[in-house]
Amino acid sequence: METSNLKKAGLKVTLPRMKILEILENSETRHLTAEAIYRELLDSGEEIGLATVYRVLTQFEAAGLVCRLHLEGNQAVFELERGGHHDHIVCNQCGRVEEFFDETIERRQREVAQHHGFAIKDHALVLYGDCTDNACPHRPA
Amino acid sequence: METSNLKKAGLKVTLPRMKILEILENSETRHLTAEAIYRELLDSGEEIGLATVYRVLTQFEAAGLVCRLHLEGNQAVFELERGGHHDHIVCNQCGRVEEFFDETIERRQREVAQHHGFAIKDHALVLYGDCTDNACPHRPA
DNA sequence: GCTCAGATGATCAAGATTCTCATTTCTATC
DNA sequence: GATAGAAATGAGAATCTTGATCATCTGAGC
Repeated sequence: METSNLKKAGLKVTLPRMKILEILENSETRHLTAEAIYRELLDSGEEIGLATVYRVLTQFEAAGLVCRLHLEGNQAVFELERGGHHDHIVCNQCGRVEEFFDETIERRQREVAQHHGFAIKDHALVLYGDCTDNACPHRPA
Repeated sequence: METSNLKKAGLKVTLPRMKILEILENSETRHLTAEAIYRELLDSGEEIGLATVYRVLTQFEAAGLVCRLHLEGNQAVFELERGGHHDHIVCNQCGRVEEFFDETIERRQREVAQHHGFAIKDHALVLYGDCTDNACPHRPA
């Protein structure tokens, strides 16, 4: 199970790390702030400090276990790295986050970067809009 | 000159606002943090507070005179709005910022959003890479 | 020049994240 | 298992960016 991921990343297997990994794995939304993870830990009776949550998430990011996203707002959100790269669409109204991957966009990005003399290493793409999902509490009537 | 922009935006023409606009217009880099603008003001002998810089930049943004960008790092950067929308490429090594616009990417974004049931309103796209510009102090030898 | 709404500056405050350091917990070893 | 050493943790302080407060000042119209 997931302890192997920790070991592979050169991280000692500790209770806080396992609990945080567990929360990331079982979360509905898949995109959690450090604060949200901290609250879930408290709710489940764990005595884990907020500083540890930030520390562990930063280590997980360095180890490639999670991605850190900067959506609008001042808090970063973290998501478990589950294979492929993808970008995000965020609903301005309800905050729901969806993932997508588009090969055309990826390719054009590489081409554009090359044109400008850049060796592209990474990119951040977030679309913002109003979702028309029935679940969105703010959808137009 | 630029005082007309201020008036058009419903903002009183004051010394701090004119000085800040001037710095944005004359800057080499075109992408400045609030802190950087503040330092330039101090260097040129103006007694303008940091709070005013933030306040004025926020007003300029609301008036459409400047754009606020969240690149990597925790400080927002501001750039003068000079007509068209564009996205950015940032050099991981020297921090240089270049602008680009690609209609293919823009179009695919709208299509992808539509597929997911979103009415797209805005987007943030930043490419990160290593620039091969001769001016980049970190370019490979 | 005078008045007053609006703007400014100094300071304080808030929110997110990191740092410090004493204490605790893993892991390897006996 | 017990133990030692290294690494991890927790609590709170610290930092950094940005926004809020409020008394004072300034610009636009008369």
